[in-house]
Amino acid sequence: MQAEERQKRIEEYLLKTEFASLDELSEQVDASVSTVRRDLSLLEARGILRRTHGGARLVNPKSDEFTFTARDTHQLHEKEAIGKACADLVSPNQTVIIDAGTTVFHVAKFLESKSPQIITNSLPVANLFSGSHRLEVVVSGGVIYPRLGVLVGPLAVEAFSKIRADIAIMGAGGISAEGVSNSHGLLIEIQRAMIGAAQKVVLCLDHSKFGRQSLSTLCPLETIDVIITDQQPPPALAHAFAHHDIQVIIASNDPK
Amino acid sequence: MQAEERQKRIEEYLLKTEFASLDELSEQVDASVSTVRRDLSLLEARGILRRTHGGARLVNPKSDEFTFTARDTHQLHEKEAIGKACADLVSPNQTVIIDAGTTVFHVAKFLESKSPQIITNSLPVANLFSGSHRLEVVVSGGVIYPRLGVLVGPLAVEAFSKIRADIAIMGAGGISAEGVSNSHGLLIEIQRAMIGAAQKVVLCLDHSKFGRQSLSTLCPLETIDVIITDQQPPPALAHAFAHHDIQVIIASNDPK
DNA sequence: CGAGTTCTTGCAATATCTTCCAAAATCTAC
DNA sequence: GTAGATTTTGGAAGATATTGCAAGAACTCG
Repeated sequence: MQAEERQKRIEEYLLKTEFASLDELSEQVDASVSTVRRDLSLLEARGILRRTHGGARLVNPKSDEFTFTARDTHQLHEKEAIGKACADLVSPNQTVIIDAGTTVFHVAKFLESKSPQIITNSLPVANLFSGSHRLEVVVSGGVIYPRLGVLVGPLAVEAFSKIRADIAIMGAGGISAEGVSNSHGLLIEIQRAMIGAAQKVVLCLDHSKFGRQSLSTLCPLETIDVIITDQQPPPALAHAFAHHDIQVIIASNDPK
Repeated sequence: MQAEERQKRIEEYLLKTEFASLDELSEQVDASVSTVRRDLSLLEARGILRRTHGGARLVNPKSDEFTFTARDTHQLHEKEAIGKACADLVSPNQTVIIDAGTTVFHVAKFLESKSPQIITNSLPVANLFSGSHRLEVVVSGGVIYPRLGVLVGPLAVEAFSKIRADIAIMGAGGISAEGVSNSHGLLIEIQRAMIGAAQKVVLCLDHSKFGRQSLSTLCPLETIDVIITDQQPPPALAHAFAHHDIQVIIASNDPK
C-alpha cells in the first residue's frame, strides 16, 4: 500500500474511533508498528492527530462538524444566528430534510413553530423532537456511525431516495470554488440522496468553512440554492457563489 | 487501553452518574484501582472532577441531554436485575433485536460487553450506544411516536421484515394465559415483525404485568421462548408457561 | 479510640518509545 | 532492461514511561 493511502486510512479510522492503539492501526492498514509510528509522527506534525502512549488520538474531534457533545458551545452564538435565519426560510407545513451536523442541529431548534414535517438521519435532531406532539418526525433507518450520532448505510440512503421534500437543510465540512466537501465518506452518499430528494437545497456553514476542503467532495456549487453563514465570504468565493446564482444570507449574530 | 482513552471514558462515565467509586470506575475502564487513582489525580489537576474519599465527583454536573428520561426510577432495581439476567442469555457477537420500552432498555445497558450487533427502533437504546464504536447498532427507520421515543410506521415494519436476528428481546404491556398484549396498536405490528425476524424470543416483564391484558393482542404464548421476570408468576400462569415449554427465569434483585 | 477503608509512596514488571541498521522496494540514469 | 542510488520498511536494543502491587500513613465512622 502507498504511504499516502495508509495515512489517509489511519485518519479515517481515527475519525470513527477517536482513539486507536498502535496494534489496532497496524492491523488496520496492514503495516508494521514501526511504519505506523512513523506515519503517526508525520500526521502529528501536520496537526491532524496527537500521539499518545500506545497509540494516537484525534486532535480535535470537537471542532469536527459532525461530532456531538452536549457540552459543545463552540461558536454557539454564530450557529444560533445561522439557525434562526435558516428557520425563516421554511414555510409552515413544509417537508424538511435535516442533515446531521452541529450547525444544522441549531436550525432544528428554531423549527418547531413552523410545524413542518421533518425527515432526518441525525439522532440528536430526532431526540430534540422526540417529546413533541406538534410535528411529525421521520427518522431514516441506518447504522449508527460511531461517535457522531448519524445514521448511515444502505438503509439510510434508501430511505432518502424514496421520498420527496420541499427543502433540504445541509451542513458540510468545507466549501471552495471547486464545490462542497465533507470529511466522512459514508455521509457523502446519504447527503447526495438528501439533495436529490429536495426541491431546494440550503447549506448552513459558519465562516470557518470557507475555502476549506475536506476529504471527499459532496457536490458542485451549482447544486446549492442558498447559503446561510455568519460572515461575508472572501471575495473570490463570493464571486463564485454569484456566478452560480446562489443566494447568500449573512445571519447577523448580535444578541437579540 | 490508552491512557487518554481511559481518562475520557472516566469523564464520560461521570457525566452519566455524576459520582462514582474507584471500584466502579476501575471495572468500567478495565484497569487497576491504582491506575484509576492516577487518572483521577490528573483529571482533577485539569479541573474536570474532584477526588473524594473512595471515588470522584464531577465538578460541574450538567445533566446530559441524551440520557434516558427515566420517568421511572420506579422499580429500578427489579428492572436492572431483569436486565442483567437477560444480558446473560446473549452470546458474544450475536445479532440482537431490542424492543422499545423501559424494561428492555435496562437490558441494553448490560449488553455492551457482549459486543453484539444490535437492531432497535428505540431512540433511548440508540442513544445509549451512539458513543460506542465497539458494537454496531442498526436503527430501524420510522416516525417518532411522541413521548416514547419509539420509531413506528411502515419504514420500521419494513426494516424488521427484511432482517434476521438470533434473539429478540421484547417487552409487553401484559401477559395472561390468552397471550401477550400491548397497549399501542402501532407498536404491535412492529413487534410482530421483530418476533418474525428472530430465532429466539425473550420477553422481559416485571411482575406487575402478570395477568394483565392490554388493548391489543401481540402474540400467543407459544411464540415465546423465554420469560425473564422478577417474581414467581401466579400458579395458573406458571402452569400455562410450562405447558408451552417456556423457560421462566426469575432475576434475583439482591444488591450485587 | 479502634476497626476498617482509602490514600500515598516506592518499587518491580511490563509495555512502549526512540534510535539505529539491514533488507526490500522504488527511483534514476545509462 | 540493468546497476547503483535513494527511499521506505520492518525489526532489534537500549532508554523511557506506565502499570499494578504492597506496606505504611491518613482518613472515616461508629
